[in-house]
Amino acid sequence: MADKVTSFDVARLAGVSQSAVSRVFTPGASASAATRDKVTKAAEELGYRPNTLARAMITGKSRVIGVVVAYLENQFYPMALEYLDRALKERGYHILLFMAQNDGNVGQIVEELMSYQVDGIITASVDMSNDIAKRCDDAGIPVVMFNRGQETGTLAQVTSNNIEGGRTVAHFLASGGHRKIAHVSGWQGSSTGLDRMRGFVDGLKDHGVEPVAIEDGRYSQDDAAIIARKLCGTSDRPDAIFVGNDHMAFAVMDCLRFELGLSVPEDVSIVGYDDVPIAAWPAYDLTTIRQPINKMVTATVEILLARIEQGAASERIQIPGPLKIRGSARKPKGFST
Amino acid sequence: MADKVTSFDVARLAGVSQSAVSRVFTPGASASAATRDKVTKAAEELGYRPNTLARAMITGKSRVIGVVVAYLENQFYPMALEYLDRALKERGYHILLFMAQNDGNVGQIVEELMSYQVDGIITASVDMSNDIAKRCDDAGIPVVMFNRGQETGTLAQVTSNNIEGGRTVAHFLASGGHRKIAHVSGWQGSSTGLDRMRGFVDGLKDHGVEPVAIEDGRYSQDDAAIIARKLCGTSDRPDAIFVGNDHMAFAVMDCLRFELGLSVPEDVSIVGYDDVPIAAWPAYDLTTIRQPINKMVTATVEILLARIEQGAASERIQIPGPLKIRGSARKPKGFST
DNA sequence: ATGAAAGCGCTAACAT
DNA sequence: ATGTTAGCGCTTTCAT
Repeated sequence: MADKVTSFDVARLAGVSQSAVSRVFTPGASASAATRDKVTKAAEELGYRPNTLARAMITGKSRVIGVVVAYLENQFYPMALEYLDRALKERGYHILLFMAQNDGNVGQIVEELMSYQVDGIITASVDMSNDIAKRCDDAGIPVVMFNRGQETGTLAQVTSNNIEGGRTVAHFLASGGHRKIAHVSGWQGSSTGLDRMRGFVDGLKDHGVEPVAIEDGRYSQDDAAIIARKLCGTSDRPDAIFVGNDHMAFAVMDCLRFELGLSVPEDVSIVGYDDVPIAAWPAYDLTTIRQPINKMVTATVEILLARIEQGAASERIQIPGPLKIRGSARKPKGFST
Repeated sequence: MADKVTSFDVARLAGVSQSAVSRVFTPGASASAATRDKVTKAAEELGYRPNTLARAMITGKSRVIGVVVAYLENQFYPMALEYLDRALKERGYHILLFMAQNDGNVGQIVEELMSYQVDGIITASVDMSNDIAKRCDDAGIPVVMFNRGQETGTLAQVTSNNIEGGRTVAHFLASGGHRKIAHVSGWQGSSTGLDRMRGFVDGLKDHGVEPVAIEDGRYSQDDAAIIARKLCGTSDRPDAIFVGNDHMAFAVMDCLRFELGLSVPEDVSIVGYDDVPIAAWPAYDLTTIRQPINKMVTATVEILLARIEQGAASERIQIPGPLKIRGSARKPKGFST
């Protein structure tokens, strides 16, 4: 018993034309106070709300943004989603959600994205970001990649400064007197994973230190735990590990503490990347690079809507992420970034 | 550029009528192999995809489900979202996401849900579930409340058996020899919070035990920590605490261990509710009632789509949640539910 | 400022 | 099996 109320019904009741009703409900349109009043009353009485779909068909704007995410178990993603929704809602847009399965059917997602007439797309750290982004971009739908980039190319992207972040961690760890330093990297098929690693290795070099091990944790807790076990299961273990994101860092810490009986940071210092809320929980108290998620989201939305609404060009933005020092890693005396 | 390709363009190129094109892209429609072939080729060539919006306008079905969630920081929600998306996608539906801010503008959300012509709505443990649900239901849009219910009423809802869950915890704790048992409840303005509490108190009564304290944690980590501090800051502390959900339980454990210097479970046993993935992390190793999220989601989608597609009646379902015994609470010898 | 009329891209009778 | 013809509910010229 519902939404069968159309602008015609309202028009009839208000004693005006249907287009008058439309005007009253269209932000920029002109209508006399009298008309406006009659229409508003009639609409109220009938419980009328404009059909967004019909409007979208005509204007060619759905005011819907397709957001593609994967693996919500890593707290970084739900946080991004929450901020994204807030920023988008402020501008009058809504999120149509797409979960990229790991066995990712990129083709299908792209099809669906397009058939729903989304005005734009945000891919959030999805493995196949590049793939999806390129195809949608080719199809003329504005895309921006959130927290993932590509080495070369012109697609819009927003990341933190991963290279600089990795370098900062290196500096911090080396200054703390660590010399046997390992790295459980983020997925080496991703720009983020690669950049953090490169910056880290580079930064270490500045201190004349070479990492004792680098292993690809692929952003998986299971993989990270396995690596931690291997790395620290011998007496020849590293005295510090930089882990490619917080999500893996938690698994690494748990493995060291509860499986290997080691202390963090006394036996091994751990540093992560992201600064998700859990990192601040006392059980982990993780020293980590803070990805300024709020700023990143704001920039993402800004860029995307500029493209959609003003046809602006694709931008590629990097936002610096400061080191958040907590208790999971030995602190250098008088450390400064 | 892009998506300006319509079924007419395809029709022209394929040398058939526009409706022939429509039929080829409509699952149940009839078209000869020849036509189907020509159309498919032409469509391919032009990069045509049907406009879902236009289709939705005619059929009156958008194949979009509005999902209202809040507070993604509690891992239970993102998990629900992930399962929901999977189950819905399987049936050809998509999720339009609505974040309910705490300062919740229920009215606006309802407006938006309706104007987007969603076929149905799922509210996931949102504070104002009842409010939103009732209004949408009144408007004729099928709604099911996920993990939240109402005492009386006919709105569709899916929860775990919270009363039974609370009772199970009581039985477990009492059997473990605990006698000074406290409860940090879920929000007492919610059915889930209330039911778990009631079941718990009831179950304790069976053992002739009365809770030493019951405080409303309102599903907030901050509130829970404050309560834990108050409860366990004295020598007269409880020897066990049942916390209304895992999310709060983590905060309680952290407070006891890192602030108060207590041991869990040696000094105080902790039991939670939900069994989110983090509960299994060694740092917490939380004994908790497992909300069978997968089954709950399946049921939710089932009920909703039955209403949408077959006009079925609203169902109210409760799914039993077993106790998952881990290490955060002393184990009774030979315990059986 | 307002009404009439022409579609947006598609599906669903209705014919053939 | 296929084409023709109405619309779905709305925005947007175009007159008035």
